[in-house]
Amino acid sequence: MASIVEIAKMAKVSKMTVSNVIHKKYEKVSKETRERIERILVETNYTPNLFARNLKSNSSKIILFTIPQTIENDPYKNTAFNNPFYGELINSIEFNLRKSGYYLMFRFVSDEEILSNLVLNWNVDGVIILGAVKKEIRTVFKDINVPVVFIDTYADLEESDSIVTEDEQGGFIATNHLIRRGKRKIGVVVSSIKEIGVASKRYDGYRRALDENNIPFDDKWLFEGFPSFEFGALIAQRIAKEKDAFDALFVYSDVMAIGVIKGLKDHGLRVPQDISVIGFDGLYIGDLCEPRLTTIKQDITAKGYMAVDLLVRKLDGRSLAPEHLTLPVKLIEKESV
Amino acid sequence: MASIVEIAKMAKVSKMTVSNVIHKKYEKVSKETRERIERILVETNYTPNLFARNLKSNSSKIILFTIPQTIENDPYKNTAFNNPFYGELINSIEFNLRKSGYYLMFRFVSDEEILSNLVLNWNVDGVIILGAVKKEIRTVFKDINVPVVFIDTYADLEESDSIVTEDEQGGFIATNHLIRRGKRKIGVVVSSIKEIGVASKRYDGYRRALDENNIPFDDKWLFEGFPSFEFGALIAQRIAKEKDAFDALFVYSDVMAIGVIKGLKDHGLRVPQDISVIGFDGLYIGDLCEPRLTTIKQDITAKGYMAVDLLVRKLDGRSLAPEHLTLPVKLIEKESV
DNA sequence: CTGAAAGCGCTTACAG
DNA sequence: CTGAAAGCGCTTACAG
Repeated sequence: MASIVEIAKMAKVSKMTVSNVIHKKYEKVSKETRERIERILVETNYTPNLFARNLKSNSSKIILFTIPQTIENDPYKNTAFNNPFYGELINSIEFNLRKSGYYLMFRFVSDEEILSNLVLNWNVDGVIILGAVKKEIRTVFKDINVPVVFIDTYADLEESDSIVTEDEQGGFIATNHLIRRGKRKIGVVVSSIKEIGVASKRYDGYRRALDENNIPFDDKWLFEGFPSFEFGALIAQRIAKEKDAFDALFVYSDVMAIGVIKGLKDHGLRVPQDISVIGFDGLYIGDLCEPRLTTIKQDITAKGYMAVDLLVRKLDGRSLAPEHLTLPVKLIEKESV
Repeated sequence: MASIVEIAKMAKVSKMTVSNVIHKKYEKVSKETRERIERILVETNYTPNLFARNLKSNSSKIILFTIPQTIENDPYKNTAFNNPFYGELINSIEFNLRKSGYYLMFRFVSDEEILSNLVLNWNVDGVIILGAVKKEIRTVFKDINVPVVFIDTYADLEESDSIVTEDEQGGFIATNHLIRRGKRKIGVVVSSIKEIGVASKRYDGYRRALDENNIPFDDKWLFEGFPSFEFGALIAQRIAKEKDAFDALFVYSDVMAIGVIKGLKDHGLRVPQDISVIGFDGLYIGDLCEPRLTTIKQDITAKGYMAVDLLVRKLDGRSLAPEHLTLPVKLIEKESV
C-alpha cells in the first residue's frame, strides 16, 4: 500500500503536490505534473489512509447506528434482527449512508454503557438511535455533542432531529376499525407503556378511540410485555381462557400480533370469527400467517432513509433548527378482522 | 474532549507517563503519579482517539462484515435483511465482535466494487464475507491481505478460513425424507446453481438422494430463480399448472419455501395432501405459515459466532493453518410433508 | 505552480 | 521511575 510520500518520491514532487492532485485542486498543479501523478496513483492503486486523514480533519465519515437493548450474555438470546422491522431499517440506512459517502458502524448498546465514549473514540460524525426511552437518553446518551437522529423516540428531544410514525393516530385508526366492525370488547397487547414511547403512543390512540366511541375501558383489557412472537403467543393463552371477555385485540406490532394469532388458534379460537386481531407495522410476514394479518402499515424504508437524510443535511451544514418528522400510517385490510 | 497532552499538563508529567498509566504498564510509574493520573483520567472522562492510536499501531479493531449483492438503485429493492437468516447472522456477529473488543462496520458490496479499497481505507483488521461465488472472489476480493472468513462460500478458499453448513447432506436428508414418505415425483426449487455454492450443493444432495433411490431425474423438475418469497410464489404458480407432475418439492430456503406454499394454496392445492414441501434453514417464520414448514435446520447463530471466533483466533496470532468448518444440519418435522 | 514545516493524538524505542 | 524525540499518513496555512 503506497503512501503519499512514496507516490511523491516516484513522481519526484512533494507530498503536498500529490495531496493537491488527490483533492482535485487542479488550479494549484500544472497539467503535466498532474497527469504524471494521476498515472502513478492509478498504477499503485493508491487508497488514502482514512485514519490519518480523519485524525487531521477531525471527522470520520463514520455514522454510528445503535439500538439500546438489554443485552443478554447469550448470543441465542439477542434476536433483535430476527424481526424484519429492524432488518428493513438497516437495509435502508446502509443504502443511504453508502450513497452519501458515509460508513456504517453498528452496535447494540446496553442500559449501562455510555454511548458517548464510543462517539468520542471513533469521532463519529453522527449517530442514529432507534427506540430510546427517557431514562436512556439521560444516562446512556448524555453529553453526546454530535448530530443525533432519534428514530421512534419520544421525550426530551428539542435539540435533536427525530423521526417517528403517527403512532397515536395509528392506534386510533386500528381501534376505530375494530369498533366499526362491531367490536366492543377490545383488548390491547403492548410492550411496556410505563415510559413515553412508541408503545404508549399507540396505546393512547387506542384509548382515544374507545373514548370517542363511548366504550368504557376495562383494566383487564391491557396486556403488557416483551414485544416478541413468543410473548404474543403466551398472552394469547391467557386471553383464550377468558375468551368471552374479548371480541377483538389491538396488538402493538406485527410480530407480536402473529404470535397472538398463533396462540389463539392453538387454544381453539378462530380468527377472526371468534376474535379479531389487528397489528401494527405492515411487515411482509403478516401475509404468511393464516388468516393474513390486518394491520397499520408504516413505511420503514422511508424511515431509515430519511434518518440518514436528516443527518447528512446537518453534516453538510445545510440544516438549521432541529426537525421532527412524523411519517403517516395506513390501514391495510387483510383477513384477521 | 481531553487529549493525552492535556492530561499530562494537568498532572504535570510527560504524555509518555500518561500513556503508560492508560496501558497499565504500572511497573514504569510510581504509585503516587499513577494514582494522580488515574484520578484525572476519570474526572475528565478521557477516551482515547482511536484514529491516532490506530494510525500508529497500524491496526483498527474494525471488522468489516460484508454481503456481496446486486445493488439496486432503490432502497425499497434492497431487502436482504428482511430475511431473518441475515438478521440472525448479524445479531450473532455483532454480539461476538463486541464481546471480543472489535467494532463492526457493515456494508453491502456490489459486483463491481473492489472491496480491497475499503479494507485499505480503513485498515480493517479482518473481513467476514457472506455467500460469495467464484467470480466475485476473483474480482471483488482480489488482493485482500487481511484475515478473511468466508461464510457459505465454496470455491478457491485454500488460504482462507471458511464456514459452511452441511448443504449437500441437508439436500440429501430433505429429499430422502420425502422419498421415505412415498414421494417419487420430487421437484427442486433453488436459486442459481450455475456456479458452485450453497444452492448447487443442496441441489447435489437432492440429486444424490434420487440416485440412491433409483429415481431418474427429470429436467422439468428443476426450477431456478431468485431466492425470495415472491419468486417462490411465482414458481408455485407454474407448478400448480402441472400439478400431476409433482407430489413433493424440495425448496432451497425457508423464505422461498413459504412463498411456494403460499402460491400453491392460492392455486387451490393442499399442502401436504396434494403436494409436500420441505425447506431449508429452520427459521422461526416457518412456524407462522400453515401448514408449519418441515425443514432442514441449521444453526445460524453458531455460524456467525464461530466466524468471529475464527477471525479473532487469527488476529490473536493463535491460528495456524486455515480452517474449514462444516456445521451440521437436522431434519425438523412439522406439517408440510 | 511548487515545497518546507507544523500538527492531528497517539505509541514506541531510547536515554537518563 | 521519568522524559525528549521520532514517527504513523495525512492536511493545511504559509512562503517563495
